[in-house]
Amino acid sequence: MTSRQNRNHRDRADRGIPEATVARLPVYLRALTGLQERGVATVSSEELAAAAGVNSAKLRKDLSHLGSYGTRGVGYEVEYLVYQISRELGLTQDWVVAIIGVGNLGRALAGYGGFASRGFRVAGLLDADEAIVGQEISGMTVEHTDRLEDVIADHGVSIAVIATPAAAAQGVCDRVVAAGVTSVLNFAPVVLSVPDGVDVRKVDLSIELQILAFHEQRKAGGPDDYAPLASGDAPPGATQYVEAVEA
Amino acid sequence: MTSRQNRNHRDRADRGIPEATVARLPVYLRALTGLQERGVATVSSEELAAAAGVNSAKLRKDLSHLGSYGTRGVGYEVEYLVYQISRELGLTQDWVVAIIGVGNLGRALAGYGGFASRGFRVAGLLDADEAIVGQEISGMTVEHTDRLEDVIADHGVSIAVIATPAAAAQGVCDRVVAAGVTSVLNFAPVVLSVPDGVDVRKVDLSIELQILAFHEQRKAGGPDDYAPLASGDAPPGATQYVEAVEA
DNA sequence: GGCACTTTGTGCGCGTATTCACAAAGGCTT
DNA sequence: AAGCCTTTGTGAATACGCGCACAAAGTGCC
Repeated sequence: MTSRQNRNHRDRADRGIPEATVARLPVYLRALTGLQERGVATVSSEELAAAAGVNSAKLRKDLSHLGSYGTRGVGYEVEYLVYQISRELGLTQDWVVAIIGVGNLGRALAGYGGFASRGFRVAGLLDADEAIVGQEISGMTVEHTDRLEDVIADHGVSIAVIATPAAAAQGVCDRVVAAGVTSVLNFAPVVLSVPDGVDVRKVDLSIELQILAFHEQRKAGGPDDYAPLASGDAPPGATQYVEAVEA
Repeated sequence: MTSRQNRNHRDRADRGIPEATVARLPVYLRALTGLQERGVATVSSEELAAAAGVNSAKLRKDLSHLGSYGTRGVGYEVEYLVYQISRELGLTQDWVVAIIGVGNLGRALAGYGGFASRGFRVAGLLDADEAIVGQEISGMTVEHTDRLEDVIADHGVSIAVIATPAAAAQGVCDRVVAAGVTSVLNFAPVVLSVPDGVDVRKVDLSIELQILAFHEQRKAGGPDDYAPLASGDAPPGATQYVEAVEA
């Protein structure tokens, strides 16, 4: 089985940065650029941690993985830190992105400013729907997915963003991987199966809502409110799933 | 400090389900409904785990938190499991959602089928832009954010989806929280500060791309490629990787 | 130059998550 | 009914992440 949605990237004992830290670096970076725009030159771990919504010890430990870029008694130089984090994340180079699937979501992604501002260049919009192909969106012309391999090769696409319907996602994924892409950002509500060496990150709107609903249910009725599975609780399929008792 | 983006919900030693498990339940649920549609009646932990992209032992342990709903030697009854997970997640009741910010992303969210299909009803679309207010989107008329409190009260909104520009997000968040909403799904690229008891989940497209870029860089150049901060490596001072301004 | 103050970097303990591996449990065949 | 085969549920070991608390290091005042 080749599916590895959640690969641990730190198998090697090299100077690997913990995955949890990597996930927070972009948050720090955003907070730092905000400070930079306001002309702040140095910042303490306490201040930056507050801006990023994390514990200050965690922030310091995270930054320590990049090397020692702070000055005791003073704090961190904002500009320097911005540079170091950008470099670590690979944002000092440009990344070429293709968006496959130009429905509502794909359109929103194509117009999303947060991409371009961080060194991500959208080099292609592709869709299988003839009615959409040829449309001009955010200054780009939508191409047919038949040309997927060409677009990837011609522009040197290294990251594919999949925003197709669920049914088409795995097929598209297989094709982009075959074309050499090793990083995929998946918005389709399916678990993609990819070979080793390919990274998939998933963004799933509906899952986030379901997690919120779980906690909301907890809050609403208290820990014991759990619709106690009364008789009117109509389980699916007529089968009475009553007396769900747990240890 | 009130910011608690990452609250641990299991402070109480009650029958709490681990957060990591909660986050996976929606994935299992999706895989199960897929099986259900294909007429599969029972499924083993091995099969379901493969479909969900996780380890089978983890799946079994996750499900064990809901109680013991499997049959040794056979597996799990799909329909039964769908019901139990749905109930646990609170999907057997309807959740009323309001979307604030009807730009590209808000529009995509309004039209996203994955909401309605899981018991999430979008009861309001709101925007501060007069040019957008009044537009009909996905069968709903966009209202002005001035009416935010009214919409929340009138429809009994319990989950707010914030899809505004970054600068407006905290203000909107404060208002929905003041109006009684305790669950927020945030798409704006800012860290929201909320009082205790309010849950915030964040979806950030640009962060996901940055994480991919980090790993892509690793793969591309090997572990030692790190542009070793050579002389031409633009030390802080000549800032060019700045700009920002998202959403 | 010395001293008091600030802030970083990190050792350590704790709780959580993941995975293995196996005994217990149920079904099916003969 | 007995025995074999499959699959669950979970104890135990390991890995990981978090946050406290403090020593080390640097600044700036006097």
